Amino acid sequence: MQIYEELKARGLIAQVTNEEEIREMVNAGKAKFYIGFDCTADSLTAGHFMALTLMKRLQMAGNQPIALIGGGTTMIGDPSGRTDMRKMLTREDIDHNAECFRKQMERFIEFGEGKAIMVNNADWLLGLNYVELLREVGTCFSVNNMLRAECYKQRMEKGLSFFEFNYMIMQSYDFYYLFQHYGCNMQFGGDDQWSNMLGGTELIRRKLGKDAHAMTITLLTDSQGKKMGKTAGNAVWLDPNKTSPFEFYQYWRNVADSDVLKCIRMLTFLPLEEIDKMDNWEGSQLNTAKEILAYELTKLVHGEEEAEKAQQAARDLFSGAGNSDNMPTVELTKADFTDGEIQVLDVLVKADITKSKGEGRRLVQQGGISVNDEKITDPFAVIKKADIERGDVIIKKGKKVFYKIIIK
RNA sequence: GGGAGAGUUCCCGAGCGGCCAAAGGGGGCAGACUGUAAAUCUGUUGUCACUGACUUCGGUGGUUCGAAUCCACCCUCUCCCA
Repeated sequence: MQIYEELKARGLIAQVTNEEEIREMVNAGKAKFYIGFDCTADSLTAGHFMALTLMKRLQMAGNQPIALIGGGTTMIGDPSGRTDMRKMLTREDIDHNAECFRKQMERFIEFGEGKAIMVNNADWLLGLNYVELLREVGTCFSVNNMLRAECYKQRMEKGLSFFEFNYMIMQSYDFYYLFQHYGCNMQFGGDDQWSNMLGGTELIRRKLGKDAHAMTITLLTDSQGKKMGKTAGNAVWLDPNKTSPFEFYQYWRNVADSDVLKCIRMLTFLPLEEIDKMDNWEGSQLNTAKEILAYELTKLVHGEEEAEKAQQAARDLFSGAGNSDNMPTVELTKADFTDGEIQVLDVLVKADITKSKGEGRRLVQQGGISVNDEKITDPFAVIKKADIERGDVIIKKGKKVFYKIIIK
């Protein structure tokens, strides 16, 4: 099976400008494609991860990826599909974030001579002159068309400033620039980027009379249609300091039944034949599939060793075995204790398990907190320092959140 | 530039000068049930020294014994006209 067919079979392809031409190009390893990443945070997220895997798949098939870091476009912020404007970031923040992105990508994609290229659109966008830009590309954009774009729909109700409206032009300019300076002939991106991407192919055609292609990746959504890779509004980060490998593993371990196979197919590098065999798994058998998914993804992002650890920790915890070696830990200092004791509520807050003591108190009252598998009923319960020093004091919140307490 | 309207807790959204830490829904968290799933039911969802106190309703002042609610100015946004 060739790469284009494989991408299709995995359900990764959402929209393409010209299927025949793209298929041919990609299968022949002749595509030089770019994907843009706006650096709105200091770590990539699970959402970006799919784009990275796509780059890798295409690279393995002989195509050349260009990772574009959006140091320039982030100064504006993409309004696509959003109901409100993004927070404006400072130049320093953006540079810092761009650097973080670069490091994370390098772990995953091979850069270097004849391999993937990394560019930053700050290099050409920030020096643009307003009037010159308008004269150069302004005539190629129809406001009428732009306003019709799907990505602004939500904003037509709440309002869209001219500032953000320009994002599409910036992104189009990127493609135009890369086409000329790097011979980039294709752009990939999330399905929400479709209109921005078409802006680029249109610009190239009008200015240069040449064809460039665009292809979007199906957004990974759960069975309720929500974007995956988020928990309670927080992103699942690729940075182990922001989302620990264990949490990362657990996120995927807990996906809904109806989403497991889709995730395996789209995100892992397991051979399709193997995945097809899982297709008729049902009921609790799917738990195995979830374990595979979680393990594979953790391995890709954090390495085999971390994946093993996370898997082991999860198994130990949920099968009831007492091994706590790989469990997330909370460090207390001696100063946290009075008379050799500390209140459970204080531990919860210090460990960030609960946001406030009030929340902790409620949890205790509702029977949601256990220390060493014994349900706490008294909000004023204490833990003895000596017990912690002996090791193996484990606090459990609900069924899935475990922390081992240690003293530094 | 002229006119009309809006800003309430994580989100949407109700809110009579005291009975408002503020209805209802969504989301979150916990309990029951389960398979670390979904669905369902129950509880909970500002902070703390938790029968009490304190801080919250765009901002700053003001009126009042008392303000989310009334007044003034400011900021932001939406709609209509230009």
